[in-house]
Amino acid sequence: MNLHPLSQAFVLHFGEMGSRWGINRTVGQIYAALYVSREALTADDLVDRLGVSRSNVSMGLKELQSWRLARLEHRPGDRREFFSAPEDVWQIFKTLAEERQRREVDPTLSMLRDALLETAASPEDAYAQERMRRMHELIEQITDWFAEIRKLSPETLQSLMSLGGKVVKLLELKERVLGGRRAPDALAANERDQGDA
Amino acid sequence: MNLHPLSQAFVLHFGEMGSRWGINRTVGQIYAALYVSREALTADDLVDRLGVSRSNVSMGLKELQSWRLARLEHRPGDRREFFSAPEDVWQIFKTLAEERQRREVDPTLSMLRDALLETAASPEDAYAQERMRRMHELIEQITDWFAEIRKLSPETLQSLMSLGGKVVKLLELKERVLGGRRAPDALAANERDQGDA
DNA sequence: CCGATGTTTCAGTAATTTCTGAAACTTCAG
DNA sequence: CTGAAGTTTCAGAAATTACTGAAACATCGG
Repeated sequence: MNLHPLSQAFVLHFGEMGSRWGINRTVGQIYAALYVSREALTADDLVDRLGVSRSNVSMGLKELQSWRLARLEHRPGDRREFFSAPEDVWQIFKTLAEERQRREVDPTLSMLRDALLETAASPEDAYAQERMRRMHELIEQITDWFAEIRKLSPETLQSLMSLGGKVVKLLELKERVLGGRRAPDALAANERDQGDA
Repeated sequence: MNLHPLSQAFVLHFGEMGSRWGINRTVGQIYAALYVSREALTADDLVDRLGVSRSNVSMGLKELQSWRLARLEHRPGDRREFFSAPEDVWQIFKTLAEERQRREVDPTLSMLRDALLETAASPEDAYAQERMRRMHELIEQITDWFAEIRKLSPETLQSLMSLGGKVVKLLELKERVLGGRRAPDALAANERDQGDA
């Protein structure tokens, strides 16, 4: 491994994290190396910096491209392929969320829907189905919401986030101004365990 | 594997998902089996249902307990240990988020902070540091917000979620009512790429 | 078309992770 | 104390996943 010492810890850490996330070590390291590099890098640069084989880098780059976390660029007059990581950290976050949604959440929802269509043949089955229904409901709600959130501009998102838990106040405000036309109990319920944060 | 057919697909699916998430197959299956079971189960029940070795189940249950996703119960007059998954799906979601935060996000933030304290010895290092600063900022913002969100009661959370992207309207409302004391540009910026969803 | 430069594929090997069965340990009733 | 019922540990086997080097493939300038 042949990296500036400051980046080395970062790259190694991402390698470890990769392992934990079902992404392999090398892929994590390649991503990290691209992320901290000012210039786009060639596969050979990565071989040099990470000390892994050329073919391993090639596979890793392919994987990262499928996640849209590495971009291929060409330079005029140079036949080599250069790779870089997207700049905008918010964009990276959104991309990751979208890909995980597509690869993991959607298939899970689909499996759950199939199970819910079956006819329960016993009380045990009925219970299992009820549990699956709850899980389906939760996942669907969270992911729908996330999809909405992802559409917001980074600026809007930021003002929403810096609002933090105070968003509750905003919900109360809404109730007051618009006359509580929807789900008024929700806010009352909140008072119980929220207090005046 | 000796499961009601309706649960079988669910359990197998969770096994697969487990693999992708760095949790092992058996652990995923054990969790799924507990989740859909009306009764708490003994380790031997799980051996029977999943068709894996007793010791494997024992390890898996230990792992799940460390994630607070399986609870140990005792029944009076029975020396065996019974295991069950928490009922409340929201609670499960929060628990998972908390544990991942503790095990993965916190160490990452700490690594980033350390790197940011180093003195950059070259322009490359300075650039790497700047990138790390951005990542640190993003992660911190998201996790702080998440921590706030987790504090809300399920009811409040639900009314917030069913609001979806319309939360933007609420932010606008706030600006109007309170006189736009904070970050008024954020909302204007949003109009550009949001339209009137 | 040729050779130079660069990329991808893939079969075999290495490393890691998961799983098992046997043994050790624990707890309790009699 | 003894043995029955239950649980945990752990060394090695099995399975999976990651990595490599060599060969095949692709693209381009001349």
